[in-house]
Amino acid sequence: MDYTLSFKVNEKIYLRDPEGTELGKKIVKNAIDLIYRLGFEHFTFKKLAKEMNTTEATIYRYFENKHRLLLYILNWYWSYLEYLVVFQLPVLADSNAKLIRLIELLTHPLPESEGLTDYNRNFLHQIVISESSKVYLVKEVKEINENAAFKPYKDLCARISELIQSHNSSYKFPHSLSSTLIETAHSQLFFSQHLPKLTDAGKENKQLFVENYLKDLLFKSLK
Amino acid sequence: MDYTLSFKVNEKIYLRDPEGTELGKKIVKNAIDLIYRLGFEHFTFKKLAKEMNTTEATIYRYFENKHRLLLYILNWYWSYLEYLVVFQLPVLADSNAKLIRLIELLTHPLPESEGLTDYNRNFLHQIVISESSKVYLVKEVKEINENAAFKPYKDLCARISELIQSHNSSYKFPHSLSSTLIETAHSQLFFSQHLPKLTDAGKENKQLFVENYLKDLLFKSLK
DNA sequence: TTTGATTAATAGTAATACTATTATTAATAA
DNA sequence: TTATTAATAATAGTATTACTATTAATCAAA
Repeated sequence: MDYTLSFKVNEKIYLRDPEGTELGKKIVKNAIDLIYRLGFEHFTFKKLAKEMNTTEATIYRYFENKHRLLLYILNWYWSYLEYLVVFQLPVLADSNAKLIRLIELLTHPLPESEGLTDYNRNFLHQIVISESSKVYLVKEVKEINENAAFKPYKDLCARISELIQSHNSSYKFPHSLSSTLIETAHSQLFFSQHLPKLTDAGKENKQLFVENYLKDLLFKSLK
Repeated sequence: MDYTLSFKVNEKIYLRDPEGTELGKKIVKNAIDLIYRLGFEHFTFKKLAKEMNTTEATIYRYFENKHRLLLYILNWYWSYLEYLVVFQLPVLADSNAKLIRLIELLTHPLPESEGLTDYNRNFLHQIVISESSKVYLVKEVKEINENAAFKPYKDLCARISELIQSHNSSYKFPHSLSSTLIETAHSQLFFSQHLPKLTDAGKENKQLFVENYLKDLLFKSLK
């Protein structure tokens, strides 16, 4: 079977669709590697251009600025996650199993999937953990939001809400609990890696620790 | 009664103690106003200098860079919060009342306190909500942490852990729940203000909504 | 084979982050 | 009082970053 899977990222985020050309895909792929290596603050289009033997101006023809490029990467991630929630979770037996699998998805790099652009999954997950909040924690959040640039995040949140409500229909905060699960997965993974005193994680398997913590948090909230 | 209350912020964060001079205090006060107005990304020492009729170089003699200045402001905030937890909460009747008051403290601007530098409390709280994660979500987190620059956050977290453990001594994740409460207070306040679909907040009183949500989350976790 | 359109590279500018040096003021000693 | 030293602030820079206008090269259609 030969097919490709791709996510339409809102076109207001880019100037030219990076999925549409080889160069575009190369920009995104190299950006993921470089943002992972340098961190978003030290990442520049000049460095990215040098890395892939092209010029700054070339990258500016795809993305208005580095913030938009990060937003593009995260929208790709959120869209993929929603896809997994919609097409992978329904086969599971019950809402318990679905919610447990959801927590696994949030705390681990995206699973491999055939026919999908080969971005580095581990780097992408680390970027989500360390950089994702920087796309909305900005003064321009209102204008960005008006361009529907956070729709994939909101859609994902709405899907998780549905899972939560089908597990316990009387729970009062399904959307807030969804965004809390997502954000807490990131912050607890970051803290357990870099500021472990802010967590109860031990030396070993931090992903497993965060998984167990989130399960406790989620199922107690829904009991 | 005449007294002053001041918090020793770790000296590795600044080059010259801003609490030590009028100019230093003026820098911090004006920085809080300007970071609130412009957001951290658009905030520069040049703009701050212009705002207070001095020069860039003058500010550089107090802080190495704008990141350190933000770190200073947040350490001041965390230290003050810990002070309130240590000296205000113990008078309350039981652990229930203490935890409820804690959530109020997290979701509202700092209360006025005599003898304390008159930074704008509302601006400071908005900075905590929108900018605080930017001080640790950076590549340099390891070196910054080695200078004990996150000690006030860790101390606060440890105090809240104690409250949690005295409420339910068998709870397995007291530190993680503490940092989750702090971070979730910020993210849910931000979302309810700017991306309400990620929450279940209505049009009215967002602070009250976040308060109720956090109470539900906390007390169900500890039941 | 010419024209028009797309794409990329060159060569800039303005703003930002930061620093070395000089000027000014204040404090202390002769 | 005056000279010396120390503390502080301002001037005038530089390197980097973020971004853009213009030119050059390539490709496709007429």
